[in-house]
Amino acid sequence: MEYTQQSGPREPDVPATREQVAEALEQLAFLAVRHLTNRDISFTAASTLGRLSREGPSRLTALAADEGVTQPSMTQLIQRLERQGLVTRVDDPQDGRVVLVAITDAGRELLAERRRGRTNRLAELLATLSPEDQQALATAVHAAAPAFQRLVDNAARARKAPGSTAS
Amino acid sequence: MEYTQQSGPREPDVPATREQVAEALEQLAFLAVRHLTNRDISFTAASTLGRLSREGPSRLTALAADEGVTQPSMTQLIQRLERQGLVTRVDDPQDGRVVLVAITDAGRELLAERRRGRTNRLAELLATLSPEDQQALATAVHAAAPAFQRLVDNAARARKAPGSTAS
DNA sequence: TAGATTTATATCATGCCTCTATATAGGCAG
DNA sequence: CTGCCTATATAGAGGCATGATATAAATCTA
Repeated sequence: MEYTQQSGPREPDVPATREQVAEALEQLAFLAVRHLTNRDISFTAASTLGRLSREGPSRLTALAADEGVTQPSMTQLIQRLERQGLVTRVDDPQDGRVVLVAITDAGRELLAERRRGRTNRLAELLATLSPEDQQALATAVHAAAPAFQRLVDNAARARKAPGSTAS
Repeated sequence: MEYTQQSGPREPDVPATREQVAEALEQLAFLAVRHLTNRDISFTAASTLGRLSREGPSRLTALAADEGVTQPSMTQLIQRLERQGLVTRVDDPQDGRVVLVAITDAGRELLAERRRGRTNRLAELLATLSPEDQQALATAVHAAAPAFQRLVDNAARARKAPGSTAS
């Protein structure tokens, strides 16, 4: 497929323009949202549970800030999660105002279950591809993994210190 | 190329396990929702607008089926979109029951704007990577593009004819 | 120490988005 | 005309987010 690179390096193996990368990542994102999403709990709920699982008991406001939602939203979310038995709330003896939120065993089990579900759906999807295509995808993922991991880390970091063109 | 599914291939160049591919897609979904999402309209709303843009005026029930939501949900969504001036509703002269939904110019502009926003944010994100990492991502995207496209197509098709392990 | 301020969380009202159950209305077959 | 099927709308409920505001504990300050 032809494509012009504007004053680009004349190397014949130039792989993809930034727009193509953006396009591919968008499609990938669409696929992920459309076919890999569980309907049981919301994205923020799952992300919060994952954070509590990784980082231990946390304050409501800290969770809200980390998840990028308002404090009232997090209060409501935690109330729902508590009702579902996925988290518990413990008063902080040091500070009477704060409430520490912790994930329960049921919460961890839900996370594991969701993970299994996604992996299974993905496996089904991959199974529809030819072995050559599967191989190509696996190779690409393997090659891109370190760079992609850094991209994700940078994205998380950019969230804490907002930059120039935040929408 | 021979390729055994389980009972692990002993080849030294095995590129990525299915778990690694799943992991990468999960992280990507997270990245996409967290950093590439506009807050203006919902995912279903944007997807519906995109469909109307690509495929022209459609019936409510067809939209609902394609987007995987119930008909009442789509009715409400279209009502909201109409209130925002992003779609119009036209009665079908052939069949007094049906309503044809069409995207407006404002709707198309919103889609374009959202796309610009995502591409810009993604470009900012990519710019945080080293040239080597950018190259690695671009190469991987280029290599995986055809296989990935087929994966996306199969996923869309699988939605219409639900298979065995639907969650 | 008393009063003001800040901090952590909760509550309220509102709107989006989805669901299930049901209603309305047009098309069609007998 | 009667009855059924189809396309859309409405009602009621709950999840999920918001901004505005209330409450209570901690902390600063005069």
